Amino acid sequence: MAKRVAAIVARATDQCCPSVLASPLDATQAGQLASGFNALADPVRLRVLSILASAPQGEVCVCDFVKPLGKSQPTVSHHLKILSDAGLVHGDRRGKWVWYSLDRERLADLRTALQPVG
Amino acid sequence: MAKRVAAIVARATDQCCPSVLASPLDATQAGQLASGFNALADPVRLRVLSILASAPQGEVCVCDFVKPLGKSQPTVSHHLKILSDAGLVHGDRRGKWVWYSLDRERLADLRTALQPVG
DNA sequence: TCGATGCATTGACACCTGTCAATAGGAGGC
DNA sequence: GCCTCCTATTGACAGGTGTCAATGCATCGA
Repeated sequence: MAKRVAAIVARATDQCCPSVLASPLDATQAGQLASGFNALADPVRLRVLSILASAPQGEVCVCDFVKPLGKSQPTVSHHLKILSDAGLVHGDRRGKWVWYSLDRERLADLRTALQPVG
Repeated sequence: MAKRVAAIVARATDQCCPSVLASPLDATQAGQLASGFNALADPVRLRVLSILASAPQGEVCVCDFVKPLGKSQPTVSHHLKILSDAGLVHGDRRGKWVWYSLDRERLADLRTALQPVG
């Protein structure tokens, strides 16, 4: 719950992402970035992102993750929620299905945070 | 212990880093990348990296992390070990002090893994 | 309305992780 | 040798995390 709020706050306040390499981060900036990288710090979640990135239509419904990932449906749902809270994916309900898509901007933000400066 | 071995294996085998966005990752590739991002998934460790990046000589000794980070010396040592196992920093003992420096190539590898393709 | 389907949530479990106090190890100075 | 300083390791603890079975919720079709 607090995590979810933190994610929203992070998304709202980072006017494009402090860089790790530019100047010493304060605790707040470091916490925001860390929560972003934390979403990437799991093999299942990285595979979710890579599957989304390779999807022809850019969208994948939850049921189509279960078999490729080899995880139970609740576990897949759990990881999708973490990615969603981090702003890396978005879910769109259409009828019985929920289609997830990648937020490439948010991913680029994290990449930028590792960019050399000067 | 297994973590340490995994880190070494990861460093030895990734001939520059599969991309998350290029094609669906298999479990092994995802695991290697995830352990890398896991090292970045902590505010204290991100601040360590940012302090190193901003250090005039590119080196900082352990004792000089303790006060800025506001963590105990064992905790700082713990985080430096995790970063070191991930190949992101290197320690060099000179007399009583151990000087840590940033491995910018390894950091660039992780950044590349988030790079859009095509 | 009822049953079936897809997804999310809950509860429970084992495991991992960040933290510090206490201690050990290593290097230099006396 | 001994003492002091810097760093690493150990032990212990609270809290977090990944996983699945069971359950709840929403939607669609009959």
